[in-house]
Amino acid sequence: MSKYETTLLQTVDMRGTVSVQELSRILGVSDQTIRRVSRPLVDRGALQKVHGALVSTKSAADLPYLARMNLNREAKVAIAEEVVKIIQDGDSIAIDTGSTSGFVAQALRNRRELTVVTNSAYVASTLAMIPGNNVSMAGTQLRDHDGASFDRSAFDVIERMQVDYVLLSASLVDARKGFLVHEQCEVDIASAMLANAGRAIMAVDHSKFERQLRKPALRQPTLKPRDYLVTDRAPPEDFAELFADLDIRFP
Amino acid sequence: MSKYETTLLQTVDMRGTVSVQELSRILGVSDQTIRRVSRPLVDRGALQKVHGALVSTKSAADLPYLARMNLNREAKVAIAEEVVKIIQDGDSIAIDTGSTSGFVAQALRNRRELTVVTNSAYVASTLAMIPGNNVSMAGTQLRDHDGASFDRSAFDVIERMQVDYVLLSASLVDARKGFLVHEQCEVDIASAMLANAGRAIMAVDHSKFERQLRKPALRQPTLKPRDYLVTDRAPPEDFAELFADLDIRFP
DNA sequence: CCACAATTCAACAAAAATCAACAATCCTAT
DNA sequence: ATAGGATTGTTGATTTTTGTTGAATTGTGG
Repeated sequence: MSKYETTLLQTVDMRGTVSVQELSRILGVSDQTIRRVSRPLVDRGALQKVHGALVSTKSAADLPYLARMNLNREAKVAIAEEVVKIIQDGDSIAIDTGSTSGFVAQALRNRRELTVVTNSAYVASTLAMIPGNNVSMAGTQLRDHDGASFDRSAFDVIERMQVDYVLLSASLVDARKGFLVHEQCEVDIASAMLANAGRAIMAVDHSKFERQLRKPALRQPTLKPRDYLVTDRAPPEDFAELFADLDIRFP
Repeated sequence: MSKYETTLLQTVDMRGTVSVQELSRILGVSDQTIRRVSRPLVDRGALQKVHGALVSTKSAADLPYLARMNLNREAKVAIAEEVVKIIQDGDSIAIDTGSTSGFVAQALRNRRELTVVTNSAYVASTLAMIPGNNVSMAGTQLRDHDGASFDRSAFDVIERMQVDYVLLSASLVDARKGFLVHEQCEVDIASAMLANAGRAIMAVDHSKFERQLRKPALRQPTLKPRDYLVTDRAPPEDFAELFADLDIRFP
């Protein structure tokens, strides 16, 4: 393991995409060295390489939000459009944070008169722009890479609302343990939203089925029968039991 | 995957429709390259192409707030860049709502470790994406065309913060009456921000000097001596007295 | 409908980035 | 101190990307 590896990974992951030249300037070495050092990283999938630059592929959990929105873009767009089919004009919905939620917000611009409560500033600002919507931003202090809030006031707002649907997401799905995320605060927000919502819509793209657990992960609260699961590909066989009661939809 | 892909998608999605020429200027490459890079994106449906420009698949351009951001665009971008020169890494700033504020938020992405409080969900989400920033969203219920909040909790948050600068805007400027806006709630937020800030930065483009009062307009609180006024052209003669004490900047 | 301007496309030339091989340098264990 | 191994910078051939040119196409205003 090279002595530059950590700095390299940090820099690329932080910015999403950095040119080889700039990296060589930052690390004070030749560009050839950058290529050499990055090759093993690319091989083991920690980085992605394009002509002239390195692009982060790191576990989506800690990518800048905008970079994450470009990972699996097509899948997420497809899922978002499927989710929107469930929602009707005039419905109310709670939306959690996560890149898939961002795409759902985009797609929901085709619906009118929505009542929305969310702890994601991105979702809030996207949907508040639509004339006729009623959007509440839950929370004050924003997390510094995705603009989501998990503070006390977020719960106060969520607990005051009663909504038809809640849109949830997960960092990965395990056949035995269910839907998992990395942070306790995300579970807490999901619980609060679920407690005040009619049916839940869990949106996960297929990459979440294959991903391995590397960090310790926490369970999302269990879904009720007839809640929706929206995904872009049929999940593997061994998830059948976990999803038995859910209304599964895909494009 | 090209290294320009992410920026291209972001820019087009953000603005709804961008001309090939402008994209080439933004990315610093020839227009032929824009066409080349965008072709695969168009093929896979991430973008749409028309003669002379690229259009986002999820059209956003017709939304009121974003439409307003495209009015006098160059002037507002220039002003935003001038404002950013005043702000240093690590500073704290309160930002009100308004289209110019949106551009300042964009431009502030070059600053690090900012502490920000704002009642605009758009500004909040833009700046919260930057790793290292500390952003507070003031308010819960969002106004339905620009995503700004003016409710009680907004004031609570603003009044708790003490910041170096406050960025304010105005709908029009009158030589005798000063800086004017249309809604009382906007004045109230501005007052609250001013009360807890060091120096104020008033950002207005030149069109605000010429505009006539059509609706009854309300006065923004008066600025202190040595507060900044940032604008894109020297204001007409008759404003001299009004601006006498201000530190006037333009590009 | 025609002429004029703007945009696009294809093809080629120029520039930039990559790779492999080799020489210089650094580190470390004896 | 020094040999062996690893790391780094340099060079030149190769590949990829980019800019430019001119012809074809599309849009526009009489």
